[in-house]
Amino acid sequence: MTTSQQGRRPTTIYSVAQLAGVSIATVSRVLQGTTATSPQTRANVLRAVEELEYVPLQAARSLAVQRHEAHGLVVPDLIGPYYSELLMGYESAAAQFGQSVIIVITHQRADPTLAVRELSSRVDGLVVANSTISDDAARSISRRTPVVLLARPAVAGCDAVSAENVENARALTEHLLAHGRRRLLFVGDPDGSPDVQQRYRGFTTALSRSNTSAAGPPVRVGFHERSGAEVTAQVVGSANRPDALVCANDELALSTMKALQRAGVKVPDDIAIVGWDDVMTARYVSPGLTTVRQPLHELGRVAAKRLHERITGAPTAPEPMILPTELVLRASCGCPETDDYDVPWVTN
Amino acid sequence: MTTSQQGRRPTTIYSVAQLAGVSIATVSRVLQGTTATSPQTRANVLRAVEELEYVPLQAARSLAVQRHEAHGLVVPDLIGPYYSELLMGYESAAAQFGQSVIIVITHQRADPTLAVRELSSRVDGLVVANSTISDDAARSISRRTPVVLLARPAVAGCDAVSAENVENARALTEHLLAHGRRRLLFVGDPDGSPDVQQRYRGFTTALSRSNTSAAGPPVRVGFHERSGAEVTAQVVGSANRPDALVCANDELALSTMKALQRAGVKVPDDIAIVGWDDVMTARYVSPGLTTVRQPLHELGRVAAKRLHERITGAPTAPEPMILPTELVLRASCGCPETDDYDVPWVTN
DNA sequence: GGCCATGATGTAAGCGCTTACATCGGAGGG
DNA sequence: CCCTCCGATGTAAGCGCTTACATCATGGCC
Repeated sequence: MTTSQQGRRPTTIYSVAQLAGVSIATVSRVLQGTTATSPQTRANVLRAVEELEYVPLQAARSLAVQRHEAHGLVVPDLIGPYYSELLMGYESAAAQFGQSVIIVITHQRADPTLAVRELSSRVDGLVVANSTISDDAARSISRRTPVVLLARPAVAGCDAVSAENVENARALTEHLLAHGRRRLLFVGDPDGSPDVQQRYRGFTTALSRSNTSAAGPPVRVGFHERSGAEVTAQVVGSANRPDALVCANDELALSTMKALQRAGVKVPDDIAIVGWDDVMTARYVSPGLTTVRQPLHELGRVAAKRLHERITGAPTAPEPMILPTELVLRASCGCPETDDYDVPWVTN
Repeated sequence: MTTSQQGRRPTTIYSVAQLAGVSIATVSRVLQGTTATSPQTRANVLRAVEELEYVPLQAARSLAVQRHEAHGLVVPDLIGPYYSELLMGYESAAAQFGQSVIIVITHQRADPTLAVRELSSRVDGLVVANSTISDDAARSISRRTPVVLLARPAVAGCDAVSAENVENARALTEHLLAHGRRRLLFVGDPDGSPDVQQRYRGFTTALSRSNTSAAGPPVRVGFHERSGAEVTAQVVGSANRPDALVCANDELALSTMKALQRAGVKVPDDIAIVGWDDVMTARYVSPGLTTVRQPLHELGRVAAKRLHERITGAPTAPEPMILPTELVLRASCGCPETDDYDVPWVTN
């Protein structure tokens, strides 16, 4: 098919120009469509491009135009649906803007800050999620490169987008109170991440508004499934046994629920449980897990959009953007069991 | 902190050289560590680098060294844990090789092939997963850029890594036969992806070896959760009702299981169900889902390694690499219910 | 003490593009 | 019919690095 195949990467703009019998400038112009070219020339060039399967070397182009046409995305991990869905939304939006996505996963990295700094030398801007690098590092990088913060508090010089947390935590807690629960316990470490902190804030707000006090201090455990057993041990043995658990995410809620059931505790009769994220398992377990659905796909999309606006200098609302979330009521909170097969956005 | 902040991106190798009182060549040498430099000079340069927070522009470097220091990864989507875990393994290995990873998600792309072609102009090589671009496209790109195929049959000129499928499908099927099941049905479309095709092959092999015939032709439905209802309708109404369902993945198995249970069918007593992937939900539902665990993290890791070997010209085994999988027996196949909290690799 | 090897550093070319500017060949108007 | 102007194309500079090669000082050696 291809005729020439001699040296390594033989197809440069020069080969195309030569084959088409024009100068490299003309080839560039045809490909960029920036300047008018005669139909004849254009056809010749395109034929040569086709023939040689020419694709402009991005590095050379970047250097010339002073732009990378790439967005960075920095996330802690890809465990569970959270960042995966986010990434899908992000990549999809970035693609529409003609931007490639370079991803950095900080979990298990020796030096996340260094990795992000290096990343910044190959992108036009980046989105930095929760629990990856410090505010200081983010601020420092944002002096050179546009930075959008994701699901974390705003920092001077950076844009920010996140999902609503405080209000839905309050609503969720009030829902439990409405079910008659009075000994509520928060499960998760508020100091572990801004998300959890905000959720805890909503939790305490709801309690204080109803003049109720928590059944105890927050149970400070990690986000992972193994925490369930730990929580159960603590809860079951407690003097003032709670009648409702507000867990910082679904993995925590689900593993706790399973461990409790195994210990003979009835959910929701003895203890109600709620979580965050609406993972797949939440609609498969029995009772179904009441949780909060976050617009992850949209969040990624919006982050990409804001970043692009920042980069291109398009007008952007300066204030942080906060996307609304959705309460998903299932049976674990005491609501009647529903038959929902309301699979989120997967259908898109 | 930084003194100069005039034009945009003012810190080039020139500014550093000037501040350190040396030539740009020396700066480069200090940073690359390629040639010996006097301790004095080195110190001066490093101080200037620090002072200016200098990071070499990757595009310029790429152009000069003729290398991008980046790997591409092309996946269909990030729904479910499959590609997410894969990506984590991949990114982690790539990082160890000092490579950035640029991700392209083809699902919902207008022109996946074009996207991959463009990608190839900014990476040193790429890994292409199942169900993304055609073999022809892969072959064409592999003429210029090293390509590693993931979970798909080898193509001339490309390396390939995948997880074992045929044998474990056979083992899984034989396990159901050992439980006394005789009317087995395969759920999933063998023509939809090579994975499913191989699993179906293992399924039929096991049946023919035991002189059993399937309870019907494969139920050709999509991979998603909505298919469960469809499968159930077909299965429940069938004359020769199957007593075991081999589903092409867990989402399919789980949604089918739920729909069946809702229709009053007992699992596994009336119908046994098994799947592939060992998603989180599989160990939360009741009965626990018997499934096949794939070494996703390792798969990503190996793919990155092979690609890197290809790129750097390191010696590589030429034959496709096939990683072993693991049968996870839970109760949905008829085995006694276990209390496994054997969470895969998440702990890493 | 002069010569050469040696190590440190500077000089400049070149990586493959884009694009401002120069050039050139008509078409159109006086 | 000549001049002007404009559209199409070529020329060349420059993007920020790396690196082969030249240069220069120094110390060891005879």
